[in-house]
Amino acid sequence: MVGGKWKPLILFFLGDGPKRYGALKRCVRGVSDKMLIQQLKELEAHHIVLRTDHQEIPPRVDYALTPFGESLVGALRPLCMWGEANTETIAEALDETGKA
Amino acid sequence: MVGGKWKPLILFFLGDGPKRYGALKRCVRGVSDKMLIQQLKELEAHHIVLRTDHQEIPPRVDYALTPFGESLVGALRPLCMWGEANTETIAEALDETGKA
DNA sequence: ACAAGTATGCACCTTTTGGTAAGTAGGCAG
DNA sequence: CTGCCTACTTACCAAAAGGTGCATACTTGT
Repeated sequence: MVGGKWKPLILFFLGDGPKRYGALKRCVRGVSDKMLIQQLKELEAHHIVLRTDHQEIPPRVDYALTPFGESLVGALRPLCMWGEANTETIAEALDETGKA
Repeated sequence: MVGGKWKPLILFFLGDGPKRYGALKRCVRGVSDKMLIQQLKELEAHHIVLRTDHQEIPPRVDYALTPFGESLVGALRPLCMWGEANTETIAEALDETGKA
């Protein structure tokens, strides 16, 4: 449910508050429209995020975590912290394989 | 580094002690030889597991977590517990998409 | 002699994932 | 009237992940 290249990032940024599509896209650098929407649809289908379409023009859509989603993000946080605490070791490890 | 279908499982089982290849294969049900070895090689290259080949015949090889690997497993544990605590909700969520 | 078990390698193929580029709708500034 | 803004869709393509099956070298049980 949280696999793939973008879902963890999306979840991370939604972790500190609801965001609209454009804002999310600016947070998750490098993501394409297709990927962002695709991942959001999956997260929505899994009841992890809630999509709110304010029937407006120009279009305006908000994405927020559901309670279920928040519990997931909570469970993910230690892993995130581990990543931050080990960026160097991780970079080294990945280098050796990626370049050799 | 922990992505993919099998790495989390392998890490989980190595979490409670070193295991030899065959034992690991029996734990991680459904994994094929190719996948298991492939994933183990990657984990080894990333210094997450330690491979010990006791030059014996018949072949005998042990796999154990390195300290780095153990810290990773620790960071992964909350996610694992989240999974166990929400099996039902997760199953439902996956059903809706998987079958519809 | 033959089957079974050990850890691993290799070729081939399918499925999944990620990425690029274009196009949709309606309103608003020029 | 033109072009740009929003969120989103579509078609197409490349890369990675996963899976199946066969092969290796050597030993032990039958």
